[in-house]
Amino acid sequence: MAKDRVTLRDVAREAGVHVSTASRALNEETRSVVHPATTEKVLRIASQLGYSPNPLAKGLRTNKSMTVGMVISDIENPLFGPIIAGVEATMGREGYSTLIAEAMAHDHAALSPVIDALIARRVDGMVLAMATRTGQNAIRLKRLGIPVILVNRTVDDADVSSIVGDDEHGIGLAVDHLVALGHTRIGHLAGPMETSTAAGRLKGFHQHMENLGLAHEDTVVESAEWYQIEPGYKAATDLLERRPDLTALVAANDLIALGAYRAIRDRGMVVGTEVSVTGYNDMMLLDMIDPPLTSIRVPYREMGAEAAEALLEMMTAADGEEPPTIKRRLLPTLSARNSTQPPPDS
Amino acid sequence: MAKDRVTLRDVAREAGVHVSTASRALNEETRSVVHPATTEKVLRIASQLGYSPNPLAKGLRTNKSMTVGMVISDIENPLFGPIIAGVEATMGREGYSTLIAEAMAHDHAALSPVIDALIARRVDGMVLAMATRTGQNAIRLKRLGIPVILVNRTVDDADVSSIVGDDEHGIGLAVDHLVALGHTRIGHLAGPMETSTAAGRLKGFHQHMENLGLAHEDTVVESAEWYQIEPGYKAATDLLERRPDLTALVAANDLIALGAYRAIRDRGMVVGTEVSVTGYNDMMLLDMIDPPLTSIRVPYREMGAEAAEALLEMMTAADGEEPPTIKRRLLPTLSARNSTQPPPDS
DNA sequence: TTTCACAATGCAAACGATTGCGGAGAGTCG
DNA sequence: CGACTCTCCGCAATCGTTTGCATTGTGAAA
Repeated sequence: MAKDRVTLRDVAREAGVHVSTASRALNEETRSVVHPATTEKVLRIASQLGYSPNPLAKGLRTNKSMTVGMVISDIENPLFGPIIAGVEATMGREGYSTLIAEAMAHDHAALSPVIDALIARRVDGMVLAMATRTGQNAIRLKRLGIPVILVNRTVDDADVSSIVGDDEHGIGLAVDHLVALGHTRIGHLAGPMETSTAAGRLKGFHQHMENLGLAHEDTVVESAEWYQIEPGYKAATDLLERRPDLTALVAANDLIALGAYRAIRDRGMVVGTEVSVTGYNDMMLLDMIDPPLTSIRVPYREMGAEAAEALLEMMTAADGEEPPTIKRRLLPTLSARNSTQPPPDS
Repeated sequence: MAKDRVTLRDVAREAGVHVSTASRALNEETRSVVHPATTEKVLRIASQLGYSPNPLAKGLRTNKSMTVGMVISDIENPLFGPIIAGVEATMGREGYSTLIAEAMAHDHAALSPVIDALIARRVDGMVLAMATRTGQNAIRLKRLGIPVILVNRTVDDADVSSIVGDDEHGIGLAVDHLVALGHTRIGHLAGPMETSTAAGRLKGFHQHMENLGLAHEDTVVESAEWYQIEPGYKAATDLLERRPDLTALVAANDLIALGAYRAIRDRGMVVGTEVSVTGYNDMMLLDMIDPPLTSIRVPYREMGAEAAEALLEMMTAADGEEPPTIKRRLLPTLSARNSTQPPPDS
């Protein structure tokens, strides 16, 4: 609670003008109608008094809070740090503030109460970076006339805006890399199918294998129940049990890949030289583990920034009619490390 | 931008009462003065119309934005995820929203512009989780009458509130663990001295070594320039060059410890069996690297929650006089892994 | 019956900005 | 010199709440 802030009225009085004039002088767009000398004076007094407009008053009058909400599924996932940073940075540059909220992953309600809270806050827009149950929430927001953009994960049907990584392309990079090394019998450790990323990566896997003319029966893919080490271990164990002939595993995420490490070792084989593994996300410290995990790097910070740009575009357009639907996919890159090596000659 | 929200006036009209009565009925504290039947009616109509108060109007009138600012030094550091989550969760429970902002680490200005932006937003309080340059910003906020709490890092002199980990205790855990294993010649890879955490850990190291009656000449500590692998590598190289007799290194942070891994290997020695290493923070994936790094686990989520609690207390007290100064240190725990083993018998 | 207290509600002024509208003054043109 | 057009500025309403104060009505006390 600031002591006693200087208000527009103070500035106006000090400058000897009416508050409306002061307002117009301070505002970029209306400045043209006030005399340059007056403007100069008002600006000088304002900065001299340390005036800063009260956003609540402005928001009340203009019906824009200059605030966006950002809801994260599980904020502890290090992947979200860069996304948040990207959003916040470009939003801040445009004068918007970012309200953050965590939608607990274990909350089973389809409609998130934290989104309600954000709506009650009168946010001008919302960016959703949620693991699941994104769809209904997004449509509800759209219906309320609140521009919304999905980041990282998307929904297939409804035409809601989204910025995501190009999962098909990313998986393609992994497959190409393995094929270049000489692999032909490649398996896929998919992610949880309720996430769009898992679906995209699976689709990319099938597609790419087909393009290359490689066997891609359904028996070479096994789905992990969640993007974690333990489920990855289980899926890899099952897959290798069924298809012991595989020489390479493309995992839908780094942690699943690390689970696969354990499964491979359980079978008495060595990761890299005997069975190659690729991850996805290229998280920190991957180069320190043994063997260093080849992974797909996704430009998360840029993803956040792009999402913010898109949301800004939607928000400015929102005044008249339906905001546009913006979709973009960012291209990931390959970080090759020692977990991928030529297959053992058989 | 929501279509046309229902306002208090709508509720009042529908309920057949004056808006002031409706307001009082809706407000917990003033509810006592309005007739129960009226209250019931107003509440019913309100929920039926889907009324939710406009926080901007309320904030304008009451001069409280019900909003707190949170500024992070480098948001990409995975350590901050849990802290943010902790803050946001308990703030949300009390009806506060959390504005997040990143103070770029490379910004050399002593007074952060993002803090200015938050002040302009009229936040009711602020939690600072910054790497450095925290001091001036904190006292500036205090002078402005804005309650502020520091989290994770603190400043030594000024009496500003803070919630931090007990670094002395944490380092003590590491040292005790090593001594129990039989080590006596222990070195310390300190962090950048401009951070309070580095200072606290260094102090803890000296103190503990002294208590145990162990040699602790200054030659056994070397400071890394930053909490990263590369600086850690450099510091460890220098330290081992100077004191090749050391059998264990206590690092001020996990990444520094990982840098030490490389330095140790450069000297042709093996980490764990020949030179033990401990980290600090217990970040993810530490159990997957080779050898798994013994580390000190800090309850970061709880730290965020505690910070929020403290800030809430300060904010409620702020109405009358000086808000209280609250300081707490949370106790870390040890995660013992294979990077620490008995010293080689010499 | 008058008086008073008290409970319940209405009235209106804030809070700090934005903005449509109108008015004063100055300059231009016929 | 009058009419007109600009330019610049002030007036006042408004956004949606909260809240001190005035008002009404009702029952109890005198």
